[in-house]
Amino acid sequence: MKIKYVISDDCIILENLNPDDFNIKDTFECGQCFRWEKTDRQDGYSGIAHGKKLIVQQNEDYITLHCNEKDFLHIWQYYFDLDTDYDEIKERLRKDDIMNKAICSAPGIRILNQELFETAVSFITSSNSNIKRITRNIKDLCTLLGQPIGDGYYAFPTVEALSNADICTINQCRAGFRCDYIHSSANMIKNMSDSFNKERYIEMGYEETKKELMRLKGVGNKVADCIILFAGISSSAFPTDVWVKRIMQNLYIKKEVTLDYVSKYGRDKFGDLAGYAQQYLFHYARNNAVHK
DNA sequence: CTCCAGGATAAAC
DNA sequence: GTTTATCATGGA
Repeated sequence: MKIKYVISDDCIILENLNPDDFNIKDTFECGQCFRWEKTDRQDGYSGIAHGKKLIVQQNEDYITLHCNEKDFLHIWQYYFDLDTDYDEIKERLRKDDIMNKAICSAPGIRILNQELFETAVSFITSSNSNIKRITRNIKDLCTLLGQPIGDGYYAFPTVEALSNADICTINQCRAGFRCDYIHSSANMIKNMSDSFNKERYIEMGYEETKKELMRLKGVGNKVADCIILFAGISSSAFPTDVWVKRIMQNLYIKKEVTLDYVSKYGRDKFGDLAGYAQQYLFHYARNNAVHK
């Protein structure tokens, strides 16, 4: 389905779009991003990307983006993955009964195309943590070292800001041992100069990109897959954490296996749609109390 | 009090 | 190459 938009006063309206096509709550709260929070008004979220604040509201059959057309075309259209046909993706994934149920639990999830550096730092911060705490750590990091953009909002810190920062300052985001990872990775990325680049990684493909990302401090198998998927480098990544491992073991593999096994299994089974499948399964597992 | 959280790392085997 | 203890913090 092609998403239509119209320009209104100070906003863009995504028309004929119900929550089964794009559910902002499920999209913002499924653990792929950490910079969106509910506004005081109902069904609204505010968030920051590319140094811009945006307010999004969802109604029965349309979504309102409070931005001008220029920012919509340059930033948000790509950010919200609006040119990707999710009907086709879901159709292709519904082939088995398990995926069908997983998709039905959150059909309106979209995978955001987030900024590369922010995604890398965010998922370095995620290791052995939980979504609520990661969100708090990232918010504190932005307040400490990000550019203020008005109304108490802050842009995500630049590579320079994080690499030049004193480790004591970074520690104030309370991410614990991960603060050292953030600092060293920011330094490594600064030294990589232009080669830490999304377009280059898209060109390089999954395997090579993953190898390179895993040289960063705090980036192992799972975090690398998250960066590749959630920064929009490749949808063939299948980030495998404890939740995905549990649900894959219970519903598909039917025995206890290793994380590496599940990761490869998912990539083989779902191919270029592995990343989408993973998100539906992750949401399904977390909301249906999949036992260990 | 202990256990665990969208894991990664270095050290030991 | 494959296991294991450790890492900082906060919530249950």
